Amino acid sequence: MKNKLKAVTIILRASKSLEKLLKSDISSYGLNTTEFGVLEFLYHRGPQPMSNLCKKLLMANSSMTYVVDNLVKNNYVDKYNDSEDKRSNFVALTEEGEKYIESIFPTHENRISEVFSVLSEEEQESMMESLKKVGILAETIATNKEGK
Amino acid sequence: MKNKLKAVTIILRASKSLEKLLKSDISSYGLNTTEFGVLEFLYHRGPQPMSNLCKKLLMANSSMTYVVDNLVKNNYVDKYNDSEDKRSNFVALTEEGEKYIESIFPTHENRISEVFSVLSEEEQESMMESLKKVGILAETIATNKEGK
DNA sequence: ATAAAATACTTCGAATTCGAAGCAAATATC
DNA sequence: GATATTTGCTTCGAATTCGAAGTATTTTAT
Repeated sequence: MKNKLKAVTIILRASKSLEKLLKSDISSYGLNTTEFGVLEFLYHRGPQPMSNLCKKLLMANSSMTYVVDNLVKNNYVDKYNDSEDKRSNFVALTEEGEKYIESIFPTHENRISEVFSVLSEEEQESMMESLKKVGILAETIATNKEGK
Repeated sequence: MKNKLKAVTIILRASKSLEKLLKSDISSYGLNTTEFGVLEFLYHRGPQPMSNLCKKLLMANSSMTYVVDNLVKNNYVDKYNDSEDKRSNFVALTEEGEKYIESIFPTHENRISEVFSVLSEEEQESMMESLKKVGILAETIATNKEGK
């Protein structure tokens, strides 16, 4: 039992350290993690409606508005109406934004991947499996408990 | 390589879900996670100087001031000068605070431990080991990179 | 066709957390 | 023993994120 609460703190701390690493890497490009997340998602998946960005990047739409509007100001993305559904906005990389994320991403990937060099393939696999299970259960319990 | 960035998101998401669960449980007692963390730490380790709370709970001391001052307002803890070192404040549970955390903790422990029921002992052990390694390396890289 | 409900997004205000700057006390250095 | 540095904490302002409420538009139900 004690063991399990310890496991919780280990997960939280590893995640915190990882976030710190991400932040330190990403801030070296002059972005914050959410901005980077959006750029990367658009880079790999193409233009997206706001609603989908929120869903996939797990952010409240009020937060997404803020983040995307900043990216628009910096000329990394465009935001335009969906002609099909006038309620909906699409977000897409500008040329500048695309060049930028393209120039950044490989370095980023290398730097981050480095932390898994301490694990064998099997260790990594099994860790991912376990974490998925725990994460899903936690999410389920957490959202059911609120009972909205 | 792709695999590794995926591993990152799995860690971050599991941790996010876990935090959500903690929050939802803890808020049912009328506390937030940091307040709970402080009360729990004092409960298990006895009175502590502010500086140690910061260190162990990984919080900036400005944040700790805020959290502890709120707990003082709610009469869960006392804050008093260390007679040995007049710069230092000690924080300790009040009787009320002790009764409170005592009444809460077992339930909390049960609820949270539940999420690990999906893992065998070995799975849990190996997950903890792997996460520790990754976490430590991430922390090291992150803090060296800043090069303070 | 009209009213009601749902969806997409924005705006606003609150919560949480942090870093930077500041003050006071203690310790080290000359 | 005076000065400089370190340590412990507080205050302040900024960043990030969220939920609630509001607007506009579309979809659904009557």
